[in-house]
Amino acid sequence: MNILIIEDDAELAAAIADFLMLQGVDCDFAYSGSAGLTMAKEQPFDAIILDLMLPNMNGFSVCSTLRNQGYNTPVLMLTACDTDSDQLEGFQAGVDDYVTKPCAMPLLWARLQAIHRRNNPVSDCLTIGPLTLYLKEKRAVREQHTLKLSPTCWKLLELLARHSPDIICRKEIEQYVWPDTEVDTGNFNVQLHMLRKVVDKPFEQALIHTVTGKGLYLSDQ
Amino acid sequence: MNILIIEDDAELAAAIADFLMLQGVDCDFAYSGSAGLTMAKEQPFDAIILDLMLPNMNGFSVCSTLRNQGYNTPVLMLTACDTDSDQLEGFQAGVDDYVTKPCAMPLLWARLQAIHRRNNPVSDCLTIGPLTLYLKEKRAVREQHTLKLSPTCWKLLELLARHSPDIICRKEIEQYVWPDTEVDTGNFNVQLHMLRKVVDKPFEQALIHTVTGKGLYLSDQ
DNA sequence: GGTAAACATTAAGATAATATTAACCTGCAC
DNA sequence: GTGCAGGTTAATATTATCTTAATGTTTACC
Repeated sequence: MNILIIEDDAELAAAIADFLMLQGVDCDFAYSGSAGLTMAKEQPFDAIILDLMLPNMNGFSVCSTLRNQGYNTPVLMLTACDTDSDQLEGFQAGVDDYVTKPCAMPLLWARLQAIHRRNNPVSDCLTIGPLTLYLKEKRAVREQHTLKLSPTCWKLLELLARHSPDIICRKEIEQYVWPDTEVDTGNFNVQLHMLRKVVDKPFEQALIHTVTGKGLYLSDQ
Repeated sequence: MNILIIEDDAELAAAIADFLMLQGVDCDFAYSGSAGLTMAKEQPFDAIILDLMLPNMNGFSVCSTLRNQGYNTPVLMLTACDTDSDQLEGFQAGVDDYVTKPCAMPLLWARLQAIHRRNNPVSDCLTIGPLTLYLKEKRAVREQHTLKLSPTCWKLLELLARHSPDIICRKEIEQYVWPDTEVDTGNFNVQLHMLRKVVDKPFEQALIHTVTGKGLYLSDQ
């Protein structure tokens, strides 16, 4: 899980990040509204922690701009402004949760997980046409045949399946499958090829589709 | 939108329902934990408002039971118990939001909408007559056919669609589609032609129109 | 109608993105 | 150690997309 903290109080931002990092969360920072907006658009985050009072552009504007441009990244607004009308304005701008400072770290973390969970509901299996993924067992079945998938291929397939039938861009895939390393394009293509060899090659219909310049998607259409 | 209110205080339940009904929400009621659980499993709701202290079975048990059985209906916990550890227990049980009584109705409604919106993200799209652009997926559909568009063609189409049915001059288009380079007029025409081949050629009616000397527009008129 | 400018169409070459293949590491079970 | 599975690197093939250029057609205007 990687999140973006948009907060001009560097000390607070660091404190939040320290706590979240202990939970295994990657944190990126932006110290102004406009910088945060740019980062949020450039790179996919699992969630954004957003302050209200910010240099350049306030938190409400950041959020509503994102939403108007089609970005649905979950946003948790974290601010000292605690009136009902502030909160209402926040939800109007499209935030997912509104938390007032000061806030205990474990609570912030719980709420962050809650809005993230909404996007990635827990379910035991995913089905895309003739293909079924048993998530807990990390096992995929297509037309009675159990597919033999390496860990990397599994990650790739699971990501594609979770977003099916939407396109996912290569960058997003890279970040999910190789979170710690900068992956070589060639390697990416090799792993993709191996996945196709197992998932598509032995069968009639291809499920993994390429859209050049945009990304990949999984669908039986 | 229809929601289930699990709350043993009939008066409060009615007050909430009165407010929500004004917003066009259908409300069902359960006055005990076990009754609420049964109803939640029988019928799909858009969201559940759940009290903590309930006869038979407390709110945490109701929620965690639902989650364990694979029901992902959004749950908003509404309770007077406001300690951090209560809240944490709530999120542990799988609630989506935790609101403490008393709570202003507009705020409750805003939070209810927020968790509901997460489940039904507005797939932002633009429609021009028979043509629909799914902006996030960078996918265009006309009369059941998904159109195959190169990145450049997509940019062109998106721009035309955003301004539809207004005319955009060529200069403006050039600056948007080729922001970094000075584009050759010939190239411009070629890309435009390719776009037409995909968007208009296979169909009866042309949507992309030229106004000589002025520019281009997209419209089904 | 004739002319010039704007636009449309087509084909071919250049470039960039993706697919494929093979060879080579690395860590782990035996 | 040997063998094997998975992962990576590198080299090459293929395909998609972009650009250039050449030519045909329409439009506006005299």
